[in-house]
Amino acid sequence: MYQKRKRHLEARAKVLKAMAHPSRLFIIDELAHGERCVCELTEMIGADVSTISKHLSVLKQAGLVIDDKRGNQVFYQLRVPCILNFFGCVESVLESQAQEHVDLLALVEK
Amino acid sequence: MYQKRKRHLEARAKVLKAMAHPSRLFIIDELAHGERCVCELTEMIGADVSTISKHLSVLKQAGLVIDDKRGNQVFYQLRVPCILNFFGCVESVLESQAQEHVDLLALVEK
DNA sequence: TGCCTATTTGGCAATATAGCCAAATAGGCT
DNA sequence: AGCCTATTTGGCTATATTGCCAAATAGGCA
Repeated sequence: MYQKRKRHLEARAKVLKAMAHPSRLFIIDELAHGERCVCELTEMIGADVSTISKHLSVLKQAGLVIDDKRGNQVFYQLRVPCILNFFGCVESVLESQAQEHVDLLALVEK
Repeated sequence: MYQKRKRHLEARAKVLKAMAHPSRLFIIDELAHGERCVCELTEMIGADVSTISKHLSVLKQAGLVIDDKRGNQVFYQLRVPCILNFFGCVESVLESQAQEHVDLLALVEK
């Protein structure tokens, strides 16, 4: 039942895991507007370059971005724009949670 | 730039992280077909009940499922069906990766 | 009450992830 | 060649995640 699909589910999980980090989500969002080089992303996020480079490597391994070396810098771009559609759904999760939180608070205050 | 959105991106990341595990993806897929109790999911996945219970707790914390206790068992159901739409996109990532892999192999064989 | 089943929680060991620094690699320029 | 910038890689520590077992909790039923 599960064992049969395990391999496939692991592959799916890898893609999701690659997205499941605030810096990497930022990068995805940023790349949605166009390609960016490592130095630009590093500047925007404000972490060590090596950290950003590793995040980009995770995204690349997962098949979410592709890189293009030009001169001495490397530009990354989104390979699968459809992942952006997903964020709307994630937002609705967050919103309904927020709403529930408000409801709970209201309940407590009565 | 990033700091301003960090909180929000962390919230998004939490939802994605909750999905990013093969067993939890299986559960989501299964719940797409209707509610299931912990014992059913445990049976299907073949891990310890406590492990499944913790997976369900992760999904619940993330706002992805809701639980409903009836008698001495607890039924879980999907709270946000839109996440299912996302899998099509994840599949396309996997497929294009597979295709690239084939291309690379072909290249090596020449 | 006592027992059985279903589920959750605590705790532990193994493994994975994140982020930094330092060092290696690569391209451009003088 | 020598130097500078951009990027990646190795290595380390801190932290988080996973999965099991054992124990706690809760409901149903004799």
